[in-house]
Formats: sequence, C-alpha cells, structure tokens
Amino acid sequence: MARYNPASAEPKWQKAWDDAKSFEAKETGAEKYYVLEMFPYPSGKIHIGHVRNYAMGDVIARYKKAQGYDVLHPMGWDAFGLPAENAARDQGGHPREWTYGNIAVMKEQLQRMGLAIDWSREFATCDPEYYVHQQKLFLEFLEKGFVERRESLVNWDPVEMTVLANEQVVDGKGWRSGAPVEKKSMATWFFKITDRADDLLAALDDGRLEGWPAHVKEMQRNWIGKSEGLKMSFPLSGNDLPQDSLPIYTTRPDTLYGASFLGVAPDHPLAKHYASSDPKVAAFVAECAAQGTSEADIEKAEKKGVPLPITGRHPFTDEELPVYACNFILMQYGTGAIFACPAHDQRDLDFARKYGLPVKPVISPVIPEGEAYPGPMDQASDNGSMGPGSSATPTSGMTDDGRVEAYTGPGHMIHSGFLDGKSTDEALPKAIAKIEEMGWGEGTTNYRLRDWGLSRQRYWGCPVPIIHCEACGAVPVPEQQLPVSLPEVDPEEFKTPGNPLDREGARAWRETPCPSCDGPARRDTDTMDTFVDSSWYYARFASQPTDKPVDKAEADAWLPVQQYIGGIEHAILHLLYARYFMRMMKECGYTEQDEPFTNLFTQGMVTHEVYKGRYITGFESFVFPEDVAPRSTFFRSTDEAEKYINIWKEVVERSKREQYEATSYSGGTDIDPSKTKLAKDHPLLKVDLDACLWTYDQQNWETGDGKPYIWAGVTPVARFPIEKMSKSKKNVVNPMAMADAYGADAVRFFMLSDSPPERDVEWTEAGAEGAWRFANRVYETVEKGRGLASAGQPSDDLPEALLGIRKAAHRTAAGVTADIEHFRFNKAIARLYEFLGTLKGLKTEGDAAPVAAEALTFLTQLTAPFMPHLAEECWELLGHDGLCCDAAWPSVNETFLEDDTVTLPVQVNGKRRGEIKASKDASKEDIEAMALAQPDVARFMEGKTVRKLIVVPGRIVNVVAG
RNA sequence: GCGGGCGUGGUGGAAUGGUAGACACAGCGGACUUAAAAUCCGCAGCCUAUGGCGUGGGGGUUCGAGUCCCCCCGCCCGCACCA
Repeated sequence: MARYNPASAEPKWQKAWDDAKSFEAKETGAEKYYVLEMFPYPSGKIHIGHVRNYAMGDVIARYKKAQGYDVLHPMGWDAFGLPAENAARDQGGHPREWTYGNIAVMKEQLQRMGLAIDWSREFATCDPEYYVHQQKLFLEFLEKGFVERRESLVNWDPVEMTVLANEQVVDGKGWRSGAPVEKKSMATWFFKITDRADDLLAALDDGRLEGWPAHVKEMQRNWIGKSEGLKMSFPLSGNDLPQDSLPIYTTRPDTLYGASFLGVAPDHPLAKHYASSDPKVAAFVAECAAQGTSEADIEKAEKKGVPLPITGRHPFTDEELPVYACNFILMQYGTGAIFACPAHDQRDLDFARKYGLPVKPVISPVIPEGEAYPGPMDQASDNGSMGPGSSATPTSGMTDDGRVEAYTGPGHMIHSGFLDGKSTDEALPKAIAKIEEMGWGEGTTNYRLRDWGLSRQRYWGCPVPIIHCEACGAVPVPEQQLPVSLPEVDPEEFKTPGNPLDREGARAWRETPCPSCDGPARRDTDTMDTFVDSSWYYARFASQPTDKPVDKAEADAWLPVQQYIGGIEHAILHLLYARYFMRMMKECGYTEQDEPFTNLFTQGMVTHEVYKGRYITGFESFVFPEDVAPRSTFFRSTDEAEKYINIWKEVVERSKREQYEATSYSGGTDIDPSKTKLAKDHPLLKVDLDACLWTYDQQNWETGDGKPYIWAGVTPVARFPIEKMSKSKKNVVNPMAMADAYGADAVRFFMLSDSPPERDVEWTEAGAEGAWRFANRVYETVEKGRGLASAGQPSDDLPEALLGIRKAAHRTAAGVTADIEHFRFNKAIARLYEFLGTLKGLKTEGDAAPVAAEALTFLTQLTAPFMPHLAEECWELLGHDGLCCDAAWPSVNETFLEDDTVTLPVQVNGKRRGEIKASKDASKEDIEAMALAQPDVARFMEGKTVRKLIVVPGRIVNVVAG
C-alpha cells in the first residue's frame, strides 16, 4: 500500500491541469461566474496570508466550475509602487528588474499551491500594455470633466518625497512611511470623486451592495461622511473688513438662538487677514500652524482662540456676536467657520468657559423620570425672566469643576422665538426654511470625502499623459503617441531622494514639443497613485483588447465580479476607488455596471505565537518559529529540560562526528543518544550549543502567559500570545517550506479548517500536521476502493448498514454544498472529517461495491476544492475518466436526507430526561404515549401530573409536569 | 464621544428558539515497537455523580433561551475637535 506522496503528486497534477488548460475561462454558454481575489503586490515572496486568501477564492472557483458555471478566476500583479524604488536605492538595480524578478518568483510559488487560475489573462500593472489603457482612461475622464488640475494644499510625505491622498494620511502621518505629513501648495491632478459621493453613498443602502459585509459599508459611510445642514452667512461689522459676511456651516440650525459667538479656523482667510495687522492674531495663527496634527496632539490640545476685531449679526435677534479664530475649527470641513452654541456643543462650551462667553440654553431636554438633570442650563428652564435672545448667562447651573457637559440630546426648544415649544426634530427644518426665506443661506449637504489627488512625484508608476506648454497649458498627449512610457534612467538615480523624472537624466524624455502648437513644452513628470492601477484591473481581466481598455460586450459578459475576496485593510481606499472608477467607465461607455463587486468577502489574518529568546550574554531577540524546536521540547520543569539538553548535546556531538542520516527524531526525554541521529538540516545543527548554554537562573525568566516555558535546544524561549504575523516579530511561517513539509494541499486545507474565514486563524505546526493526517486517511480510505468506478449503481434495496453509508454520503454532499455557498469552509471541513469517520471499515465487495464507489467518489469530489491534488490522485485510483476538476459536482438525492425513524429527546419541564425512537410519521398521540412510557421520563414524572405536552415533530418532546 | 462586532471546555470553534460543546488541536489511556516517532483504537465540560451545575453578569419573554428583549461588565474594529 503506497502512501500518498504530495511531493510527486502535486507537480504531476499541476502539469495535467496546465496541459488540459483546465482553468482557462471558457464561454460555453453556461451561466458565468467571476471570482477574484485582490491581486498581490510583488514584494518578493508569497506569505501565508496570501495562501489563505487565494485558497478561499480557489475553493469557490473549483466549486463553481464543478457546478457547471463558466468560471473566470484570473491573477495579476499590482506592480507599480514605491518599494521597487526603495529596493533600487538600497540594493542597486532598476525597479523594473526587481519587480519582474519578484513576479517570476511569486508566480512560481502561487502555481506551487495548485490554484485554479486562468494564467492566460495574467498581467502586471507596470506592463505598458496595461497602463497605456489607463492613460487613455485618464484622458477620457479629463475630457468628460471627471479629472481636473488644481493648485492646492497637498499632503507632502517628506520621507517618500511625494504627495499623498487624504485617505493615505493616518493620524497626520504617511500611511506607509509613518512620517509626519507636511502641507505644501502644488498644482496636481484630482479625480473629482466628491461629485459622486451621493451615489457612492446611496448604493451602500439601496440594495446594490447587499452582498457586502455591514462593517465595510459602515466604514465607507463614515468615510464619505455625509451630513445635512445649513450654509449661511453672518453679516460682518468692523474696521478693515476683507469681506462683507462670513459663511458658516452647521448641522444644528435649531440651536441658532443659542449662538454666542462665531468662530473661524486659524488658517481661514479672515484670520490670515487680521494676522497681518494684529500681532496677537498672527502669533495665534503661527502657533496653530506649528501644532501637530496627530491624534495625541489633538486630544491634548486645549480649546484656544483669539478674538478678531469684528462682529457678526445674528439673523433672528440682530445681536452682534464676537468672532474668534479657534484652534478646534478645521478649514477643510464645511466653510472653515461656525457659529458656536456652547449650551449644546461640548467644544463650544469648553471654549466659552475659557473666555467667559455666554452659555444660552435653547433646548429643554427630555428628562427620564428619576434621573438627574443632564445639562448645564437647568436654571434657565425655570427662570422665566430669561427670554429669547437674552444674553444673560445662566452659568449658575454649571459646576466649575468641569463635570457638567453640554446637552446634545433631543428635547424641545426654549428661548428660541418662533421655534419655542417645538421639538428639536421640528425646529431643524423650520430654522433652515426661515434662513432661506430671509435669503441668508440655504440648506445644504456636506461631505467629509475630498477629491482624490492622484499625482505622485515618483518614478515607478503610470506616467500622467499630459504635456505642459507655456502657451497652451496642460495638453493631453495625442492618442497615437500613447503610451507615454517610463524612460530608462540610470539605476544610480534612485540613490538620490526625489523623482528622477524631474532631473537631468530624464531631460530628453521630459522636454518635448507641444502637441498643440509645436512649441517647447515639458511632460508632466508625475506618475499616478497606484490605487489608480487597481481601480480597474478587474475589468481588464474580463476583456483585453489591444486598442482600448475593455470591450464593453466582452467585459459585461463577466462583470460585475460575483465574488471578490480580500483583506479588510482595503475596506475604504481600494474598494471606494474601484466603485468610483466603475461609474466613470460606465459614463465612458465601457460597461453597464455601477458596482464592480456584487459580493465581497473580507478574510481574517493569519497569526502566530511570538517567541522571544535570551542568550547567555543577556541579549534578547525574537526567534523564528522554524528555529524553535518542536512543541514537545517545551518543558515545565528544569530537571526534565536539563536531562533533555544533555541528551541532545550528545546527539549533536555524535551527529557532528559521523555521517548524518536523515532520520526522524522525537521531542521526548527518553531518547537514547547512541541511536538517534539528526537530519542534516535540523536546526540544532545550525547553532553552537556551547555558545548558548541553558542555565538555571534563566528558567525564571518571565513569559507571556506567566508560565515558564523552556526551550531546551539553544536558549530559553518565552512564548507570547498570538499576533499578526510580522517580520519584526519574526512570527512568520514560510508557506513554501510548509508546502514542502506537508504538501500544498495540507497547507491550504489547514488555513481554512480551524476558524471561520472572516476571523483570524492561528498557524500551528500541529494544525498543519492534522491536515496532513487527514490527507493520508482520505488516500488510504479511497485506496480500498481502487478501480471501483466501474462498480455500477447501488441497488434500491440495501441492507441497513449500506443504506447508512449512502445517507451519510448524500448528507455530507448537501452539507458541504451549503457550507461552501455560505463561506463556512471550517464547517465544510468538519463534515468531511465526520464523513471520513463513518467510512471506517468500509466494505467494498458484492452489494457494497457500488455503495463504496459512490461514497468514495463523493468524498473525493467534496474534498477536491480544498485538496485538489489529492482529489485527482483519488479520482485516478477509483478509475474515473478524465480529471476530477472537470467532473460535475455530486448531485444530492433528497430521499437520503430524511430518516424513517427519528430519535426524539424527551424533556420533563425543559430538561432532557430520555429519548424515544419513533417512526417519522408517527401520530402525535403515539409519540405522547411513548414519551410518557419511557422509563427515565416516567421516573421523573413520579408524583407529578402532566400539565401540558408539547410535541415538535421530528425535533423534541417536552412534558410539562407539576 | 459616535458607529459596528464579539464574549461557549485547556485551545480554535459547532449548535433554523428544541439533546450545548459537532469537528479539530492539545491532553490522557491502550495497541503495535527492543525503544521512540509515525499509525491505529478508546476516554474526555465542571462538581460533593442514579443527581446537580454549566454558553461574561443580572433580569425578562417562552412549555423550552447560547440564540429573542432590557440593563450591566469586558474585549476587538472603524471613525472622530467633521460644527
């Protein structure tokens, strides 16, 4: 009996699939299914997270293919981007070489995993054949007015020496570099995504994205940040006025009567204007500009401001309100100016207290009975003397210890003239209507989302196809001159910070005649944000004409992507941009779709324990899992560990003296050193035991879970709780090494077996071993049915035992099918284990042969999406024709899903006391009688009478007794 | 602060309002072996065990609650001086 050998089987079947072009998308007229995983950045090697991601897509692709769909499951490379330039800087060479080199390595690694991918459609975004179409799209968008060039304050990342989109600034730092971002004024290109904010938001709720996880939609909703409110202007009075009125934005026009001052951002034109004449204002503006924008800075920052020498007139009361420049007002949001209502806004209240400004309550809260008054204005509500518009300051209601908070909840209006007595909900539209009627402003919708700046001052990206001419301005490169490809530059150029396209070496490329007037002109030296590359790649996979980005009919045959799978880290940027691009492409006639991805699945990360070692010198460092001996060498007692170490020292010494043999070794302490030899590549042989002797005092070293663990081999190693894999923590595993050890099938299988796919999963060697054991058990079980494919159909009249096997097979098929449909891969796998268990001692002769053939064929096919190589091997063993991956999915016979007799648990007063077996169509009366007669039940009924009997057919019986 | 999610054995996790803990990992016992590894078979929530208690805590609805409702506690994620 041969053992299953993945090392030979996996390459064999990969070649068979390749030769048969099994996974090239075909159009047979069947229903189409497009499944796509977010394509990888070619950073060098695939990591285990990739494996999990692509294994999920692969399960879906193989399953849908077996279901008869025409499946498109492509792969490509998100290949532009800064790391390539950094690699060129650090290691020499050209970004192109580095990138294509990595692609070659990673492609081989992905193929090694046996993924059902249509490689014939592969491309990298840095292929000129791809980005030429991106340039065409850009020019079309420009012509349609979706893109514009603007001088604006941009986020400048001083480390990456490039501009970042707002979305790429996290806590005031570059998302990749972590460097504090600087503000810089520049002329750059923008996609006008804000024009689409409304529809991008609407689609989140109108059913177009029903197949998306709620939390991703919520994140996008937050990001778009729609708010409805009022934009209005306060007429200004004062000397040296640069403008007659001050436009403000508010979402709380209902609180207008509570206004006690106006505020503008420190970088508001008004503040800047008075900064030039008033040193105090100038000092404040400068101070705010210098202030950090990080979250910590913001939290700490006290509400501060400086008065401007002007006032604004209240629309309803004609009161003149003071105007302050305030550090808590953002220029980028709304109009950069507000009216402040301290009684009902915490920030305004903090500010008002500091500067002694009035606090005028205008909302009387709904106070739940028995609860303390929630706001600072209790005096007001029972102080009849304070009429609307009064500037009296009811501060007496506030404590001075800062505990009292502004009341921001609902209530009814007080001291608010025409709004008095109305609820806050009613007052809001009334206030807007009034302002509109007065002609002072209008109700508006405001978004947090800003336009998407796409220019990056980098080399390794898609060039912006524009030529700048003194006379003609920004002129599109004529279509026949596309692509504007990247000029060759000396690799040495990457050692200098900044954009090589702006320097001497690229002069010949840069200086070019104006397409319009033929005068001297220069190319745009910026390249596009790499998020542009990934905003339409899914469409290009579906259709790849040479003369245009996509062919509409061909693209729409596949689009939208039925199932998109990727990491949650792209919940906002990539997914929002792709949604935006699909809309633009629709308007340019490339598709009929609004939304690119019908169903979205965000998978969890792969985590691992963290190991930390301390050497005899006291030096501490993280330790790679592969450098830690197997689990069984963790000991809890020093005696045990010492014994173990001494034995291993002997073993290592011996192995160094003699020729090594590749034998297995144990982690136990009862090892005979004279008989044990180490495998040649055993980690123990890579270290010098003498240099890192284990000592007693190190045993007491603190560990992650408070328990001492000792790694006996090299140095004590502490185990710390699982974390996201990262190179710095060294808690990474190499998927290729794992595939070598256990087979690609086992690695894929384990990544899906332990946790629900949306959750994080912990990589453990033990888990991978478990998957490996499963593969072997499947193989051994199927081997018993060698050649059974020709056994024919099972007869209708089968003995109980064989019928049981058929039932198990069909139930497993039904269950696995439903589980895959719902992304419950862990449950599907649990069912496979269970089914395999029922096939223990399977008979394969006589009557049993057709039953075994069916069961083993089902087992093979149901395992196939998870362990495709093993499945082909089993398929062949059974003697089936062709390839397992081409076979139709097992069809379930419903009659096997029901039992003739069912076991019903019987409860007495809700507690299970016994069970009865009843025919599935036994009458209610019969079941009741059986239940009461059941001995265990009867015992608990002693001395009690039946009050009620509940029979849930096929489920349960409950006797209510008392 | 706002929004979303989650809390079940030693661990990862199963349970259309109907037998809580499927399946796996780790553990324990046994078989095989000179021995170990591997493999196979079996046991396994907790307790004071013919019974009782158990799904973060407290209430409620129900014949019956991990599941539904209310309150509280804890953890994770996203957003956030957004007016």
